[in-house]
Formats: sequence, structure tokens, C-alpha cells
Amino acid sequence: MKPVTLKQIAETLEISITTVSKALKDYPDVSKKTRKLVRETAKQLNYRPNSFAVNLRTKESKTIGLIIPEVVHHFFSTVIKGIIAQAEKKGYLVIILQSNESYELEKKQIDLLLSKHVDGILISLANGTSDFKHLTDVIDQDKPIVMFDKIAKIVNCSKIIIDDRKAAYVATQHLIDTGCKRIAHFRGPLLPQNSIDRFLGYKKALLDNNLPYDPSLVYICDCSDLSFEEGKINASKLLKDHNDVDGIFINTDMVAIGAITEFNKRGVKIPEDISIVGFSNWFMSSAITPSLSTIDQPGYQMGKMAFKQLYKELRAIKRGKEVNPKIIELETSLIKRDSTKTMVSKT
Amino acid sequence: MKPVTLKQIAETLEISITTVSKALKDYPDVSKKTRKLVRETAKQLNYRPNSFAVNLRTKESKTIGLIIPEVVHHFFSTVIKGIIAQAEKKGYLVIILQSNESYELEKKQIDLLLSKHVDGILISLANGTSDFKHLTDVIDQDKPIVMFDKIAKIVNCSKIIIDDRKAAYVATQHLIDTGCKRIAHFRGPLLPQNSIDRFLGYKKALLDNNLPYDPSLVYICDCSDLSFEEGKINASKLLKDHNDVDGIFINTDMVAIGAITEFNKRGVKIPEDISIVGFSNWFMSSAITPSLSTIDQPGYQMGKMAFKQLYKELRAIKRGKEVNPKIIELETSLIKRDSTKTMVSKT
DNA sequence: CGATTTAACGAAAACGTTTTCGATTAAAGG
DNA sequence: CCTTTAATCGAAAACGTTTTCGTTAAATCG
Repeated sequence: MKPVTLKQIAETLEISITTVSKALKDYPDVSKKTRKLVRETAKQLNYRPNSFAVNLRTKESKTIGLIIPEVVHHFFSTVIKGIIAQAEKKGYLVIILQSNESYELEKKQIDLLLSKHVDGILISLANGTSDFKHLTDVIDQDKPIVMFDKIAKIVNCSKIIIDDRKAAYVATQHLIDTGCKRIAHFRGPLLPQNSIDRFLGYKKALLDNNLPYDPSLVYICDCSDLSFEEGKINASKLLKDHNDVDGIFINTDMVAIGAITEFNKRGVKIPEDISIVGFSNWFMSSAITPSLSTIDQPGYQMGKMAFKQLYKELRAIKRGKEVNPKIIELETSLIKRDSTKTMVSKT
Repeated sequence: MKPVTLKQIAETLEISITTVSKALKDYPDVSKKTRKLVRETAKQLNYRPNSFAVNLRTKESKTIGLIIPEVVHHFFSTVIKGIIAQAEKKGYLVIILQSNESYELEKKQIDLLLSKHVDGILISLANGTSDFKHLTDVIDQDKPIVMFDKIAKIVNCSKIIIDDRKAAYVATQHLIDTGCKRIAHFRGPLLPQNSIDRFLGYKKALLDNNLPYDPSLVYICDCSDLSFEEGKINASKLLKDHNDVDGIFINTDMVAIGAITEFNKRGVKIPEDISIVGFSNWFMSSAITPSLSTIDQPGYQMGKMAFKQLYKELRAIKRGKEVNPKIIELETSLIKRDSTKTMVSKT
């Protein structure tokens, strides 16, 4: 029950292995008759090219690696879906690894992927990653790498992102437009770029509207798998520390929903007492009461674009051409729901 | 900048390729000195074994395939996480494919994985799959396959499951114990085994408690990505059709949460008017108000066990031993929350 | 009819590793 | 001093494919 090889086809047809190979790959120097004959017996014997041998010869595996901080996450799994779908279209398979937001793991996994000779790598950085040698190593090996969502500006490779700063600005501006005067921010961890950018967008919106920036109104959360809880905790803290806050821009929908849950429990009315804007447009944000205004973050498209860009570079490298990194910015949009409304009392 | 090979190490050390290979693989017939020497220069030159060549020689890729109906799904992504984590421990990589609940795609993907020569396959079946030749094909090729969650009883391979029937029975019994007399069921699609089993468990619990089984109380939902909406829709229908229902056992937490949202909106009190039990213990079920009683479905452990079993079979096959399929049943548990409470008015 | 082109095929090298088996040398034993 | 044994090493085949380059025979041309 050994798998069928070119050799066996060659033997049953009493021709050479070379001809069989050529026939199957539509080389011009093989007659129509033999070509047809080979094709038929190949199908009959259920021949499958041994991909190991093909890989060795062609030096490519038609496989890419994907490193993601956390698989169990609505946004990321949406990105994964986009990547897989697009890759499959082009005949590529995707090996997924999870960094668990750990720089050490991320490093090991890059190494693992390189040793498995994937053709390219897609990555969204771990929160803790602040050294980038493992990433430049990939580029040095002439393998394309493209980052998405959580990127490092300093690394010279293609990136698929959204304008977190602008989106955060829009979100905060919306709170201001609906009458909020004292706006808090539940931000993400300190390191990742997008968490920084969202904070900066928030800050800039305040200043542009002549509202004072008060650092004590900024709460940090890890955004780990406990982010729902973090939302509740920070909501409690906020109520205790600042009873004059009338709006919050929150780094993530899940944290926002935690906060809403807490506010609901405590009888704080949304948006009458406090308006809230989240981020990412998680589907639950339209389900909760009150429904959550948020920024739509196009995960599926991000995955799609990430692979498309990688594919471009894959082909460029194959042809020996130089690739010049591209930064693709995807559009976001503000989705207005019930957690923000223009209040007469506020205006 | 070509990658370093055994040959280059051999040349710089002026020994044979054979010895280099043996030194790196700790063969006994190589002296400590040369072993050390080889090791050092290998590290120095940053040698990585060419996995393509290794694959070709050893006939294994240390890679497994994973086919899942839908990646963007909390339960499944939890399973994925378990699989990846366990696989990484054993030095295996995971290629993920998504069947989109389509039998045709599933078939193609199995074929794709086989042609890529993965060492084994993990699969959770698409809802539409009712023919199993593509699966038995895998077994015929002497490659292990193990199913999880959505399985086909008829295929002779290992399976990691929960006792859906029992769990559904427990859930329904809990509704009865808390005083419900007329219990509806929002079930999943008609084909997949677990949706059938949950329905049967529901039915059996009714009959065992001398409650009549009324088919008109059973509502079907696709459990696609719209399941939240389905919950709302079915909740509305139920209110219109049967105003005497006092309990619902719902196939999935997400549908249940949709239903709760709808009931909340319409002023139907949970659990006073209607008690609800969901299924899977999605983390949002503890977040919603009222919090949802549900059945805990151990996704991470399921993924872990699935890979472990596959790994066992992988090793058995490698040693030429016969594998006898195993069916592993994971424990579930009823989690009582606020959507079910013993009501004086009901008892 | 001889010379040249064209069509069809095959031999063989190469990809980089693993592993078997034989060869060589030195140490041990008689 | 010769034979046996152990310790090191290397030659070579094999894995299955792709691709270059020759070779042969038939067809074309002047």
C-alpha cells in the first residue's frame, strides 16, 4: 500500500520517469498521446505528487506561518478566517502558532517556522515585544514577513493597520459632540503601538476641544482573557474616584461591556449619566443593553489584505525582484448606538 | 546567503557529511571531540536542518491538519488553542483549514492535507457531512484521524466527545427541578450528531418526568454566525405561539443570550416567567443579566485530548503497531446561575 | 539525396538529509 | 608478534521530484 510515485507510472507505461513528470506538468516536448496516457494512468493509480520531494526540489513549501497573540479572541479569529480563506485561494496553507502575548514564545515560534521553511510569515506582535531581532532575522533570510494590527513601526516590512489614533480621535470627538465634558479613558497595556495610538487620539481630541487632559482619568487594563472583569473593576474604581465623569472612551468592546454590566448593576444610567464608546465592533456590542457605540475594525479584511500583501512579496522574491514594504491602512468607522446620545441635560 | 548545509560543516571541518550528521544526532560511533567540534561549528554557522530533506527521508512532516467548521466561534477557537498548545509541546505544527460547514469544502481540504502529507488529521465535521468516504480514505492511507465534538459515529476512528445526551438531560432536569412544567427547546440543525443528541436528552428528561413531549415546542436554528439573531427571533415566535411556556433548554449559549436579550426587551422576566438553560458555558453567559445557567463544555481540554490521542496513534503507526480507536468522553457540568431559580410560584 | 531542423524522449544530476555497511586504525588479548 | 575486538570514520544508496542537456528518429528543406 505504498503511495504511488512517478516511477511506478513510468514502469507500467514502460517510459521514463522524466517523460512522466513532463507529461504531468505540461511540458511542450511530450506528444499528446503519451501525455494523455500518463494523465490517465496517473488518475487511475491515484497518483499524488510527493510534496516532500517537490518542496526539496523547488525550495518552497506553499505554506506560510501565522503568529497571533491569542486565538480565543473575536477580532483575531476573524483575522485568521480572512487569512486562511485568502491563502487557500492561492494554494497556500497556514500554520498557526500562538504567542500568548509572550515575547520569548514569539521568538521561539519564529525560529520554529523558519526551521520548517515556511515561505513567509504573518504576525501580530505580542504586547511584550520590544526587541525585534527575531523579526529582522526573517527578513535577512530573504523571507517576507508582514505585520498586522499590532505592529512595530521600526521594523522595515509591510504592515496592515488601521489608523488607531484617528479612530480614537473620532470616538472621543463623538463623546464630546454628544455633550460630554469630562471624559475618561480605559486604555490597553503600555507597550503595543495601537494601545498607545488610541490613547494619543483620545488626548488630542480633548485638547483640540479645549478640554483639560487629566491623567487620573486614564485607567489601564491588561486586556487579557479577563478583560470583561477588568471593565467591571475599572468602572467601580471610576465611580469611587471621579463622580463627575460623563463619558468614557474604552480601548476594547469587551472591557466596555464589562463596564456597562457594572454600571447597569449599580444603577448608573447609560448614556444619561455616562456615555460610552468602545472599540472593535464586537458583535456582542449590538446585543448588550444599552447597545454600545463603537469603532468598527475590519478584521476579516485585515486578514485578507495581510495575506495578499505577503503573496505579492512571495512572488516578487521568487522572481528575484526587490520588495519595497508597503503600509496599508484600512478604514474604520464610528458606529453610533444607544450608549451615546445627545442629552439635553448635557448640552 | 544560501542556508548552511551539512556539506558546508563537513567541508570547513574536513570530515565527511556522514560524520557531521551523526554527530548532530548523537550517534554512538562518533568521538566526543568531533561531536563537540561539529556542534560548535554548527551553532557558529547557524545551521538549520533542511526540513524538506528531513521530511523526504523520514517520511514525516511533524505537521498535522486541523479542519474546523468555523474559526470565529468561541468554543472552537478554545479547542484550537488546546490543540496548538499540546501539539507544540510535542514538536508538531498545526495547519488549520475551515470547512465553513460545507461538505464539499471538507472533502477538498482532506484531499489537500493528504497531498501535503500531514502526519495526521483532526476534524470536527461540517453540519452537512453525511457521506464519509473522504474520511475513510484517510484511514486507508494509514494516516490517523481523530474526530472531536461533531463526529460521525459510523466512522471507525478515535473520537473525543461529551455526552451531549446526558448533558441535555441534566439541563432539562434542572429546569424541571426548579419547577418548570412546560419546557421548550431551541435545537440546532438536523444533521449533526450533537444537535440530535441534545434534542434526545431533552425529550427523555421530559418523558422520565411524565411531562408530555410537544413537537411544536421545538424550534430549530442554524447556529450560524447569526445565532444571536436566531435567539431573538425564536424567542419572539415562542411568545406568540405559546404563552404558557415556563422554561427553555437552548442548544447554544449564544442563541440563549439572544433569547434573553429579546425577553428583557419585552419585559418577560427571567427566571420568574421563563427559566432558561443554555449550552457550552460561553464566558458571556456569566456576564449577561440575568446570568445564564448552562452546561460547561470543556473546549480546551477537548483540543488537548484530541491531539494527545492523535499523537498516540501517530507513534503506534510509526512502530507498525495496530491502532484500535478509542472513544473518549469528557465530563460536562451544570452551572447554575440566575436564569434558573426555584420559584415559589412555579413549584 | 544529403543536410538541417524539429519532435519526442531519456539519462543523469541535483535538492539535503539519513542510515546501512564496510573500511581503517588502534588497542587488547593470546 | 599475530589475531581479535573496539572505536571512528566515510562511501554510497535512498527518499521522489524537477530540469538540463543529449540523443535519436523523423520530417523538412534546398
